[in-house]
Amino acid sequence: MCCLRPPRAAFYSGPALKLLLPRLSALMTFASDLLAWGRLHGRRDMPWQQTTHGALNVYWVWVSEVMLQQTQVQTVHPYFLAFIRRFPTRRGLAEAPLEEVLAAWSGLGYYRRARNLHAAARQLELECSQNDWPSTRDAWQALPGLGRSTAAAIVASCFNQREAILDGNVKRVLARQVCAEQPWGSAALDRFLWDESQARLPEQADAMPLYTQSLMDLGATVCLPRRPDCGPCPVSAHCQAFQRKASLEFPRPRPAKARPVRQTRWLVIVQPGPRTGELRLGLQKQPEQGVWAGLWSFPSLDPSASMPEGWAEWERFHHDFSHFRLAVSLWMPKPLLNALGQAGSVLSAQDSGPVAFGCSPPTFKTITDWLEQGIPSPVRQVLLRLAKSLQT
DNA sequence: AAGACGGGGAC
DNA sequence: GTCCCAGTCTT
Repeated sequence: MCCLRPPRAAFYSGPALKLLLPRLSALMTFASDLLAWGRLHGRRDMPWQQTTHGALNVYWVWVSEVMLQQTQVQTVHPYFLAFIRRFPTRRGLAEAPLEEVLAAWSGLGYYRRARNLHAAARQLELECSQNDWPSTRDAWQALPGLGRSTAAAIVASCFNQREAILDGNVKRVLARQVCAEQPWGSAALDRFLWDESQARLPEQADAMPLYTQSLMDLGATVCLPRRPDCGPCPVSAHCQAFQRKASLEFPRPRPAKARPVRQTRWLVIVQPGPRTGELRLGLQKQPEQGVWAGLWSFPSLDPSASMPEGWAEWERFHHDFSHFRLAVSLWMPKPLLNALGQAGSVLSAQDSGPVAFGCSPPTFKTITDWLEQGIPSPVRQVLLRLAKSLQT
């Protein structure tokens, strides 16, 4: 923030100067105003922000940045603590089976992130010497699961690189700053705002960690999607949307699309366990491609097919995805249905009998054991409801 | 350029 | 209940 002084008017005059000069000074004070705010109000108590001898833990920053893709801080927090407890180092993560990484990710969603994180850890163990990390955005961006924004956040935070970020929070902040008219999700908006983000970086590279963190914090705590808190905002003086009293009008939404409903039928199939009173439940591993790839879910049937005698519906619920709604009808053998809620009667639950299963035979485990595996949220919730009914 | 990919929170 | 949120990879 040092050398850019206004050129002398004697040498520059005319309309170009009058347009350019306010723009330059506004961009410069954006960074310094944001930094001043960040020193006072930035988040500093996150576990992945802890430093030793003033240095961030690159492994922690990397894991947290991947978890924070599409996911809020408060959701990530407990997952992060459990994850680094289970996989304290990059080497430990690289050497772990994918199954255990998915289990640690279970419930967090977007499971491709866990697969990519695991693959990237293995790649780094092969390509880097121990405790060595890439320090350029390009090198990070070449790893699976890291795009431009996440790679930039890591090298700006850990290596003082002057690389711009553009995550959802930053897009919203900048779209309001300049009243961007391009709709959300358009390539045109991204092109425009990447340039804005790069142009606003502080001159001093050693300000990059605080600047980057402050920019993300501003979007997460002040420049909120539906309730922007412009009073304490440190950059409202530069904000064109605020000046127009139109903060809520930006960013421009993208046209909505209809969301189809997919029906499915899930089957609760049980076996008596080896020990008396133990009940084991059958789940199938999902294919490696598609929703919940590689995770465990209930055997499913096309809901248009008729169910054999002896089965009954226990409950219906739905689970929303961004691009469709999954409507689930949950069936179980009638003896099991009758046993639910009656203490001590579980022993009478019979084998499920012959049912044709699509791809692979189910695997049987107790509910307690299944809860330790990689299972999506709705499956976890069904298991918890089943366990509760069996206890009463 | 558009779609696939989860789950949690605001309303 | 419904809508909103918003990174990377694939097609």
